[in-house]
Amino acid sequence: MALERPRRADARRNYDRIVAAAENEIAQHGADASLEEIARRAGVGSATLHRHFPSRQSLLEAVFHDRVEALCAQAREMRQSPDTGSALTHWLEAVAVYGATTRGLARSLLGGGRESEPPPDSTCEAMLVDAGGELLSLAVGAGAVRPDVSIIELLTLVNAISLATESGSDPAGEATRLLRLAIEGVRTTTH
Amino acid sequence: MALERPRRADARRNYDRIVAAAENEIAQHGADASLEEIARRAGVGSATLHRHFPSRQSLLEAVFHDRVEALCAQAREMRQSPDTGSALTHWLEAVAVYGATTRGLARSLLGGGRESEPPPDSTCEAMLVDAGGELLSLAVGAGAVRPDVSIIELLTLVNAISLATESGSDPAGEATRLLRLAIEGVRTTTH
DNA sequence: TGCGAAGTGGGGTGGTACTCCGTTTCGATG
DNA sequence: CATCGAAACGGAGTACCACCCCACTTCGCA
Repeated sequence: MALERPRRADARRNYDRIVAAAENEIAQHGADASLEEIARRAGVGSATLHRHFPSRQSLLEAVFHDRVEALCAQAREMRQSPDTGSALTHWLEAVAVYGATTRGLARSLLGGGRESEPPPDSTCEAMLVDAGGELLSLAVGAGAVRPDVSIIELLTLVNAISLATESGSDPAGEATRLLRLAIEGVRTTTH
Repeated sequence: MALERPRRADARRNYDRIVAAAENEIAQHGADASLEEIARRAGVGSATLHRHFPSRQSLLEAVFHDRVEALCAQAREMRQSPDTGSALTHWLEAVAVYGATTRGLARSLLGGGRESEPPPDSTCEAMLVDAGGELLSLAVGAGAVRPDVSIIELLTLVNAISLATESGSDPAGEATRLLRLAIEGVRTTTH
């Protein structure tokens, strides 16, 4: 969180252009769209792209930052809800649907999806962990959710579901269905 | 399932070499190991690799066929078990752990993980669907598992979990934990 | 043993990520 | 408003990849 000194105007402009182009390209071709093509569409040299975003992951973070922020805001609102269990599960559903329908988002959140990168520094993931953690502890406090569950686990599960359903015919529907299944449990409730 | 006429001896030999090399390379570098490098290690030209395996997916299928077959055999044995609910969940756990610890397997099963390919023709997935389907219907018949669940959903969930935990520090542990969570459910059982 | 078909692999094409470095542009300063 | 150093740029260069073409080699049947 070191405060960064102001960048030059042209740098800022190019940064924004790249993010905009990336948003388009990723929506069309998924999380591993061509960086070269993104730079081309943004009207900048490939070196400029790589200077602003040293890794693909950092570009993805920039592209999805706003949407993730919106999800976090939604979580903050939901803290008011009297039914903490539903608040948590509805929020998780929202995250799952967002991830399943926004191409590349799930891959971007899942530590890059791939192996490698010692410093993933996933800011987006951290934001969701913070926002969701609060909902979870409320739900656990109210006895609506098993106390031995961590928000990391839940988000991993949600992301896994998004990733798996992203390429299907009805991503939102499949994601919702799978998540509900996981939340309710597979086994019949033993009375 | 058209019966294929016998290939020449050298073709068979190269085929086997490629699969062996791919097994090594995928274990080291994951599901998107370099096909070029695999061909090199196998001592064949890249054209030969592409002739035997027209897509990356088909190579992955060949590499993992035996392991998947083993999982299916295990499912067949477990049909004898008196506790059909446990049989199903234990088998799903086995699949999850296998997928999480064998690099590339989850990606290979998840329709390629990526979009595209009209004819994925995922033989491995079909095998698991058959084998698991029987365990599921037994479990549903015994009332141990919710009747509104399909084996496709369960396997998708398992694969998603494998994929998400594959790159962590303790893939088998994380996969097992997440799967159990999904099977038991997140919410506290409402008495 | 000969010969045709099956199989091979080197080299070509076009794409990618990422870097080097000479050139351009900004913007603070006098 | 002119100057100038630092910041930023971008095209050309490197190294890798998937995939294809086609002249050549090898197999195995008769």
